[in-house]
Amino acid sequence: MDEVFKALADASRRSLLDRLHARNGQTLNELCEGLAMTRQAVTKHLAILEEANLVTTFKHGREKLHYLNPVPIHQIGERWIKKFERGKLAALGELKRQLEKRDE
Amino acid sequence: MDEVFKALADASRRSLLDRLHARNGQTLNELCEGLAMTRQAVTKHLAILEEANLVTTFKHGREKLHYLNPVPIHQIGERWIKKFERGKLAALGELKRQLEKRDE
DNA sequence: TTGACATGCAACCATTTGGTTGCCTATTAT
DNA sequence: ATAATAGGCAACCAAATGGTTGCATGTCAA
Repeated sequence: MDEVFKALADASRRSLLDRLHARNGQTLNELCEGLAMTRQAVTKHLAILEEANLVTTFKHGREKLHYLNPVPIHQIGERWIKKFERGKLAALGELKRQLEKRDE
Repeated sequence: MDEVFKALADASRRSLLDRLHARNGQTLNELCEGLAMTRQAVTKHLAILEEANLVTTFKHGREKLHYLNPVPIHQIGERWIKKFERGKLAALGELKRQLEKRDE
């Protein structure tokens, strides 16, 4: 779980996921196109995404194809975000109450 | 948005949010209790959470009270996680197809 | 078979991060 | 008034991060 959060903490990596979400199964070179980064930097980002299981790769000849794995993102939603969804209104209420108290 | 992801990338900070989720409005010292960290380290983490608007604070005498702001977490769910929810099944299908192709 | 192409590996670098220690300030309680 | 309590500030440090360059390897096409 920690690896997933860490992987998602970088805007470049999130944009790589966006690109794969737009078109799945891209090669490394395709994913590099238009990015202000060297291929090696992208490789490192993809390795981190792969480590976090957000991306799975397959070798096809000399190409490496990258596929999005949506499961960890889904789990963050289920196991983490939803926990804070419960009690959200209560928390907002307490916040509002404190803001009003401040103005007394 | 980037600040929120970055803030959530650290396990200590997520556990601070957990603690506030369990009991809202705690002081700095309360939040420090039982943590294997100096008070100053916790202060820094809370500053990052505050910067990302995940926590809002109020001064009450010499104490600083910390309140959870659930809005940014909710937004990550709405604006980010849900985007990948759409197309999740398609992505899983492609993944499965590639895994099977590999065994040919 | 040889050159071009796709990717991998490793060393290196600057900056950021997560933590520390030491000291200062402000508020409360005795 | 003064001591104890709650928190703030700043300098410092080691390790992690995000990036680079240079070179090596594996695969495809002419």
